[in-house]
Amino acid sequence: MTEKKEKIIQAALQLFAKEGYHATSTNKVAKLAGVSEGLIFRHFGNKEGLLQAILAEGEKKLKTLFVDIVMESEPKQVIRKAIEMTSKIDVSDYDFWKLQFKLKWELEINSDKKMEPIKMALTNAFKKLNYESPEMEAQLLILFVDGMGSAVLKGSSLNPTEMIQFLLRKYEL
Amino acid sequence: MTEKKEKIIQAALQLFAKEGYHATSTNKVAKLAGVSEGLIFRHFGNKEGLLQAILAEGEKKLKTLFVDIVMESEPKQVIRKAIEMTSKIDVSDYDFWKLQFKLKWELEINSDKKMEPIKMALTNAFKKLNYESPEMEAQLLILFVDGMGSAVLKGSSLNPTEMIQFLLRKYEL
DNA sequence: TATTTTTGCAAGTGATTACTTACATTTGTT
DNA sequence: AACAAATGTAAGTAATCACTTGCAAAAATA
Repeated sequence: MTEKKEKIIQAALQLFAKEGYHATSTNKVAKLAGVSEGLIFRHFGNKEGLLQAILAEGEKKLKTLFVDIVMESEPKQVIRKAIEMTSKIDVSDYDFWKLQFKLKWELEINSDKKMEPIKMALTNAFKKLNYESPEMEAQLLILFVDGMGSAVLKGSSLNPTEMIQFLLRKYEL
Repeated sequence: MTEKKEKIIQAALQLFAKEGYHATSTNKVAKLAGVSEGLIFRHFGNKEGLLQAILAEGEKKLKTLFVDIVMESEPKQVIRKAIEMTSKIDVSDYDFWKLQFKLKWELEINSDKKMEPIKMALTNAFKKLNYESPEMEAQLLILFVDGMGSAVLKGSSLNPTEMIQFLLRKYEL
């Protein structure tokens, strides 16, 4: 990965996350990255290739965030870690996560599949704790995690730490 | 409101909801509506004016959906109605609601203000029922309702009726 | 060192963008 | 009927879009 290629990815991530994919022109990306526009197409083929490169880079971030939850065997810890997930995302990765949420709506990219391992881990955890409807409990908690992430990244008025504390009490953790 | 003006709004709503605001050209809107492109600008000034017209039309839908909850005096009924809100949205209004969720991310339109009356009603309801943290409870429930709506409109695998039943049991309704 | 491959840029390309202009037709008003 | 205002269209506009081409410099390979 050359220095300029990296610059392009950084600039594109920043702009895609801020303005959206369609609202960001390759011209703008090139200018912010300080390279010629042609270089984008040399490295990534087309605009969508650039997006895919960013998404591929980010898959690692997703996995490091998930592996900690999925590998946990203690059911109460699984639930706790899922609830606290939002507060674990690094501020320097905000652009990446914002892009993820944006693309869910702008390009209708389904995130159900990505969340599947978390849903499984949570379902098992609730099962072990003898909850009546473990699957529903898992789905509801995912709804919460997704909503929290959404709120934080959008700069909503919601206080995430307060909300996390509140939910931990609710689940008696 | 002339017939052709109405046609433009319908076509734009359909396309904005499906492809997004930036990905939809005024040319496409005119073609789907069966009018000349110039008529869009005669009626709405510019592309953003067209969007605002759609949003203004939709404000009524928001209010009719909210008034039923806010006017309710029985606290348990307030909570029940909030939970059931998602199932109350008409299938013919899907495009409108999808556009609302899309714009939250594509144009960073804040929906916090719009939800404020519901939050107030729910906070009061939880207060009357002697919940420990009525405000947090209200915020959490809004997170769920928002997440449910989001899931339904995105065509997620989540089963909304099942989830509603589950939530009603959770809140002992 | 000679040759190939990769990286880079400047200056293009046609297509599409939001929007305008000039002019015709319909509708409402007196 | 006479006039004005509103509604409509066809054919433009400059700017911007994603992307290509031709060529030079740098880096890797031999």
